Amino acid sequence: MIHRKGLKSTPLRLAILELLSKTNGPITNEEIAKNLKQLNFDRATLFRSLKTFTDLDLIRAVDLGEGFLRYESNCQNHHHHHHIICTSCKEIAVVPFCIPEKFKNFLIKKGYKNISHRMDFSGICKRCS
Amino acid sequence: MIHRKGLKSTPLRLAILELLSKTNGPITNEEIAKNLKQLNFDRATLFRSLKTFTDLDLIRAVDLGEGFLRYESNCQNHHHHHHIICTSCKEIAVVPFCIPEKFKNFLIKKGYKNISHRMDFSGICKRCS
DNA sequence: GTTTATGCAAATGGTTTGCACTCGA
DNA sequence: TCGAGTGCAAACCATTTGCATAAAC
Repeated sequence: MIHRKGLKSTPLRLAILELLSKTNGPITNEEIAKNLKQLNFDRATLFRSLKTFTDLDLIRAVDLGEGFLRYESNCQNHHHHHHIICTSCKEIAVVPFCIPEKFKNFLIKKGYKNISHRMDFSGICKRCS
Repeated sequence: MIHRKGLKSTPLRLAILELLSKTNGPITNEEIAKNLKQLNFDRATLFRSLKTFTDLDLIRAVDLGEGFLRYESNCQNHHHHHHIICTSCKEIAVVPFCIPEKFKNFLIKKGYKNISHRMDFSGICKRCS
């Protein structure tokens, strides 16, 4: 719920969250705008909403090195995970593994706190090769 | 050597490669420009050179999620590695591990070819915490 | 009635491009 | 000489910001 986070509920915000929750895979600002164009909102507002949601961990920003961010739901059943993107058709799939615990432990021993990581893959998918 | 790759040798290009090879850690376009400002070159040329070198694997582009790329040498003794950046002081350190082989193997079995990966860490370093 | 969200337009910042000129081989 | 490299200025593109208005609570 949006109010839980101290945000006001607006048609656009609800629509963004609903779209993301029913979409599988991270989508771009552009794709969101296209999908919700009937709401006639300004692009700046979309950026602001996505930023707000990201900061509050309602959604997650995904950087696959494309030069722009993608966004995906961060709710209940959508837990931490990583992606692989096909360099040819740009299809994105979830990857079923995460970095080994020992990596993080190593960094903790080195004195790092609040460690987070990013990991993503790219390659040519089965269909494209 | 630059000629090996079919490139012409120019003062700027030589200076960029020399700077990168004697710098430890990935540096930004900006830092390179500042360091070589006595050569009085145009920023577009620097971008072009960095792109050219990256495409030819003479140097490597490093994306640490800062909103811009960094570049580092990719020669002989500088082999594939990953980084951790301190979210406070932005200091960057090399991380002495890479993803497990089985990750790549899994993706190969899924039909992916030419797989590459990116992995980086962030956290608060010892000194900052 | 306040506070927060939005629209609009302009600015930002990293990066790219077109084109004429220059220089390395 | 001739093609590759460069400078300059303008374009690009994702994103951000200032400010006045509008909507949520």
